[in-house]
Amino acid sequence: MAGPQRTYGRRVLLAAIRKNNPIARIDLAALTGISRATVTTVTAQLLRAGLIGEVAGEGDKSGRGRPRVDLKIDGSAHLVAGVKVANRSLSLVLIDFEGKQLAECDFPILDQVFKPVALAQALREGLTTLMQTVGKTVKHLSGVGIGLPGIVDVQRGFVHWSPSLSERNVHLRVEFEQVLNIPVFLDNDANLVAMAEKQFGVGRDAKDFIVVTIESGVGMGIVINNEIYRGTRGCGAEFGHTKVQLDGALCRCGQRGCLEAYVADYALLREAQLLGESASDATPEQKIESLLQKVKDGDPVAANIVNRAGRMFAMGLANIVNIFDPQLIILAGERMQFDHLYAQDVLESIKNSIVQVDQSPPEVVIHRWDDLMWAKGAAGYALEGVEEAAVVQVTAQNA
Amino acid sequence: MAGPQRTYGRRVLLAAIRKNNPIARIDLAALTGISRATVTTVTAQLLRAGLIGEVAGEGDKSGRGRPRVDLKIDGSAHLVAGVKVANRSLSLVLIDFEGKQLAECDFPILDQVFKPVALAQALREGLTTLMQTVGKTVKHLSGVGIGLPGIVDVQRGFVHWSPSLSERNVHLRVEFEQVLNIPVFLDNDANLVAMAEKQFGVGRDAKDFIVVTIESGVGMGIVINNEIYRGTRGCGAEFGHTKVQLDGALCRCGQRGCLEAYVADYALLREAQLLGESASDATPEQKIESLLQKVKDGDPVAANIVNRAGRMFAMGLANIVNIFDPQLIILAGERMQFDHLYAQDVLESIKNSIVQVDQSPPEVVIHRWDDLMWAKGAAGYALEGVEEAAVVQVTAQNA
DNA sequence: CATTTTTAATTTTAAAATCAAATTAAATAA
DNA sequence: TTATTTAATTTGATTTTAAAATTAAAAATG
Repeated sequence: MAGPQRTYGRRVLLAAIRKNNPIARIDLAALTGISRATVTTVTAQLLRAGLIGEVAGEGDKSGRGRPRVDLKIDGSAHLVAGVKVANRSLSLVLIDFEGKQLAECDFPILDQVFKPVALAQALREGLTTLMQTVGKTVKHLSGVGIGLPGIVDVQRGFVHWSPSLSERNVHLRVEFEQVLNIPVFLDNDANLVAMAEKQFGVGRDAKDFIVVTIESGVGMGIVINNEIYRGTRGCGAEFGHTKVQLDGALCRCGQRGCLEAYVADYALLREAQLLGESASDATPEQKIESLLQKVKDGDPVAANIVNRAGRMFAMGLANIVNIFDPQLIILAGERMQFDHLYAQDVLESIKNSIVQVDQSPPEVVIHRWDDLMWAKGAAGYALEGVEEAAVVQVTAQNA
Repeated sequence: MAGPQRTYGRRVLLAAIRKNNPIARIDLAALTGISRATVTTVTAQLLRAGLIGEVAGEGDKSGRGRPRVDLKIDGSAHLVAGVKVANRSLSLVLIDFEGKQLAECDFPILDQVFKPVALAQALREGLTTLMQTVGKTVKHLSGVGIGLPGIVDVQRGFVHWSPSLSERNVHLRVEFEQVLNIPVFLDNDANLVAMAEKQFGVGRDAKDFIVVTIESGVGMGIVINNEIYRGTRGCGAEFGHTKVQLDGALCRCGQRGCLEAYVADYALLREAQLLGESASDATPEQKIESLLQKVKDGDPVAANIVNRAGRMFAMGLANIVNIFDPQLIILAGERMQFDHLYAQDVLESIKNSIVQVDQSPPEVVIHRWDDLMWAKGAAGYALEGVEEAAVVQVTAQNA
């Protein structure tokens, strides 16, 4: 077996190029501590393999001397797709080896619960359509990342349970790979946003950070040491079900006092009913809107409802800070519906609940994104796997 | 510069021997994926350097064939000391390279707040006494680990602030090394218990786990991927100041609703006052004892006080589980005073507050230890540093 | 008891990875 | 044009690693 040291240089250098894309050889040497000689040798192999390319007359232009030649990831080296399996739709995205988005599409799905083979079939159709938009086929993909809700054993590609599947304990990766004939990378969807932020978003420069997402539930992703932290049972960090009140409000999980039971849409609406907010023909979104409007209009009861949600959210977030002490917290979400939780005074009040030290509190960044972020995260996850396979291949070729 | 790959084999093999102490070469090869040839070469170097030794006729005795020769860490290779700087005392422990405890001692200290140089001086005296018990001197130490309360930048050996120091922002490692003339490894004391559990305790076989300690405050240590997770600001995981109640009980940190404000001794006593528990000549320990006795005697108010503490503790712990999903939680402590928090029904109630999945909840282990555990953790921390230095030295010698 | 078999460890031999130093390449400055 | 500067490559080891062959040490066998 080739130990990790066999691929060490190639792995490190390719990663460094990706991270600092583009970068000259001499800077790579300085950055990684690998000698310039080795950088030349290894980058030559990566060039030959088509994973990277040279950027012509760019570079520092600092003055005299031989000008540095920047190296960059060659996007055309691989195509990678990402899929988010959601309740009512499949969203797909296609990226190149550089991470650039090439295509996207979205399918409504009829069945909410699939047999594994049927889901694989639906995926195959979706991917085919996706690839058609760039005039290619599924065969041209080097990998697909697939995120789905539930409890996923990422290592084994095994799904203990998923609301999207009619069966439990499925070796889903194997099933998918048999139908798709390309490498499949499965993950729990809770980790996709963290992956997207790590690779394409605000988390690119942070080694440790936390992403909190508010959709209908409250989710969390943890990145420690540049890696997604998955916990032991692989069901993702359940920030939404941390308890903020002993024997508190009833949550849809059946327990009491969950953060979600105070900040989710259904939680707000439950209380808003007391305001006579029960026009049953309105959608939940409209009802929330109406509630927030009342706050703006100065309704004290509405304000009370919304304020408590904000304070509970701040408290939950402060707990995360007290436990993790991360350098960065990303509040990510696509809807504007939870703006009240991201309000300045809510964020301010976090500071009053974290342990005070001389140093500044963690940076809190609000990052709004389109609904493709999930799929991009899945693609990014697959990209990591494809890159690893490429490095191993280059090693084998030069041996 | 020697890249990390230079020391890779030696580092991995020495670590594998330590972890599986003792182990035969062929098992090392299987375990690490390094070839048997390399294992022979590297272990020969480690043997020559005196870091490991061969165990004679031990081993598998499985039957025929050349019998395997077990390798084990040679304890006599290095001596390492650990010190815990506490409020009223310095506790010291001496371990060998195998981690075996050779000596211990404990000094009361007069000043609670030291000038850096004075603390170094006190340390020197303590270490001298410690070494005398085994007929050696401080010179024979290969390193000292020192844990002290406060905010420590472990990388730089820099103390932002410590209750034990009269000055802020001290390069304490440098100060200590000047006085002691041996390598010094500084850490925040909150991490010492985690380190002790990882190296000598219940956490030896777990890659990710969490240690909760209850002393007068509530502390936490986090181990992820076999490493202590320190957060960005290095003040340790502040589990005791996670909030369990919005605008709740006043904590000595000045904030409201901290877990500590419900479970610490002062929190219980604050409420116990209502029971006429104000015999001012009793020590806090005695008062707590009296309170717990009342619970046993069936006093409903006392039971109410203690029960709430237990439920709050369970809630805080469940939050940790919901966020981290660790495989193991170690409840560590030396005093019996907090037995009510470790009671079976408290631990049971954790299960009712964590997200239910098919898989079993994390194992919760109660680990009681003597008061030297802190110092042993410090020593273990230094041992890691000493081992690393030894590996680098062996690499240099064989170059 | 000598021989064979089995398993562990080492030696041999070769290949792969890496680096320091020397060299070459490509630009500007004088 | 020549010197200078900086980047990249080539050269010539050194080091790390592993596959295959060999040696070592035991039990099993006849």
